[in-house]
Amino acid sequence: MGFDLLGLSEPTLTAVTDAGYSEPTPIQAQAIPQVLMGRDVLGIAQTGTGKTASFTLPMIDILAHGRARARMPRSLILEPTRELAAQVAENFEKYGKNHKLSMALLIGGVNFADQEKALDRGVDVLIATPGRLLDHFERGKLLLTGIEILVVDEADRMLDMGFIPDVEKICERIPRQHQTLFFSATMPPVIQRLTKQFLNDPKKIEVSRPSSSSTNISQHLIEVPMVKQKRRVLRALLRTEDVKNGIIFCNRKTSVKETYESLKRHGFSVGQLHGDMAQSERLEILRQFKENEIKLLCASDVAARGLDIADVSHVFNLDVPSHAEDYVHRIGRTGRAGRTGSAFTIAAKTRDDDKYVSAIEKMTGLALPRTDVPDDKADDEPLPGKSRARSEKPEAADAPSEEKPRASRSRRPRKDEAPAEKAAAPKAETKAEPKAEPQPRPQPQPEKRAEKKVDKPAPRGRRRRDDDDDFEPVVGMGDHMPAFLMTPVKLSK
DNA sequence: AAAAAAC
Repeated sequence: MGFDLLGLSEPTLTAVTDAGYSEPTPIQAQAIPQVLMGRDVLGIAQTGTGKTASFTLPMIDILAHGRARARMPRSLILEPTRELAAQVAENFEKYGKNHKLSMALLIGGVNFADQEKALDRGVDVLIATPGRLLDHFERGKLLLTGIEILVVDEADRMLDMGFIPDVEKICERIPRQHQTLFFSATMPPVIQRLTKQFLNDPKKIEVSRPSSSSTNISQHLIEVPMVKQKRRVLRALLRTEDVKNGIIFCNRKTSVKETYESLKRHGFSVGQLHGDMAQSERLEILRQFKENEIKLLCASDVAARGLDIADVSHVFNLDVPSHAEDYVHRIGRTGRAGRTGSAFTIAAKTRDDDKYVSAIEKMTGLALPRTDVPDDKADDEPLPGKSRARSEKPEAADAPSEEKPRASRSRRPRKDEAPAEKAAAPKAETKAEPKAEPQPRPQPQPEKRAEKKVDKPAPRGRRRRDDDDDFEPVVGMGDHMPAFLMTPVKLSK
């Protein structure tokens, strides 16, 4: 069955063909005719199912008739994150190229003036995150009385992020006679209530989750004794796996920053993405990643859901996600559009990681296959400070505080095993041969660094737990480091 | 406990 049987117009079909698609996905095949008929739709579907095109395509045809008036957009699409909103806007541009639809993107972090200007000109398609939309609304820059089609996308994520009151507020301000398209991956009670309240006899369309935790993503779990060994293991994976491009997920923004810095120091082609960055930066990094100007993206969960980058070969969880569902969303960034992908989760032997891994296995219903740490010759190159760190720092000194002896998981009784290096580079025989290295070799570190490190007192007491063995917390103080400056400082407020 | 989102 082709797109041509769904009732879309010629110019829209041409744009679809030009984009390289010939067959609709199940949700597109089911939703598009319903939307064209003017019916409300309740779509239970995740990203990666072709959900976005299932509403953008028919919307383009519906909006092709009629014209927009100043400050009265004709359709509104609500998205939970700015990146998703921008992505939907791209979708409209791609498929609407043969139409003359005007569009505005209302998201936070960008200045109001341009957005207001666009609103004043009148827009057919308004794509927004709830906060910024309400902001404009309350300033009187925007009327919702002309809305013909409302799309609430990723409703369950809106719920997670506390946007439901905002969504309700917006829905209440939209006139009765409009069409609503409502999408959610799951249907918790609050969302069900919303659908009853705001949808009018909707056509319910449910498609199974794309490929997420199934066949075309090969999943692996690597267990290391200590948190601080994770980065080294990550580097080993990056060098031995055939990583075309990959996303590295951390649980905290600070860990994203540190991991990004660390990878950059080691010569990897990497960018970072998290909510503390300026919006312009966020979009720019995403663009670079999509266009393959950078190979790796170190990200918070802002990138976990919905981001549609067609061809991501690897996902690495440097932190085990603390919500099991996030695991599915994260690894769902790879193996998209029928491609294969690999997902590696690096877990430490800590109470938290153990707990999170169990939760993931319980949810997916299968044990994550344990994999050994790959042999990584590159990291055996003499890096300044490395040997010193090895011989003088007994691993116990840096172990996170909860790393005190206790029964480890019955699966792997490995308490007697020697620590860091053993774990980071063992088992040469398990990996047949290291594959081609996609990443540049780390550059030899500048002499300066070595000198600096020599006289630096070993950090006392607790360090930040995700430090790795090459982490340099302070630079630029010369050789005389007052001891108090070495005490740990909490970076986040 | 964190992340995201409004100035």
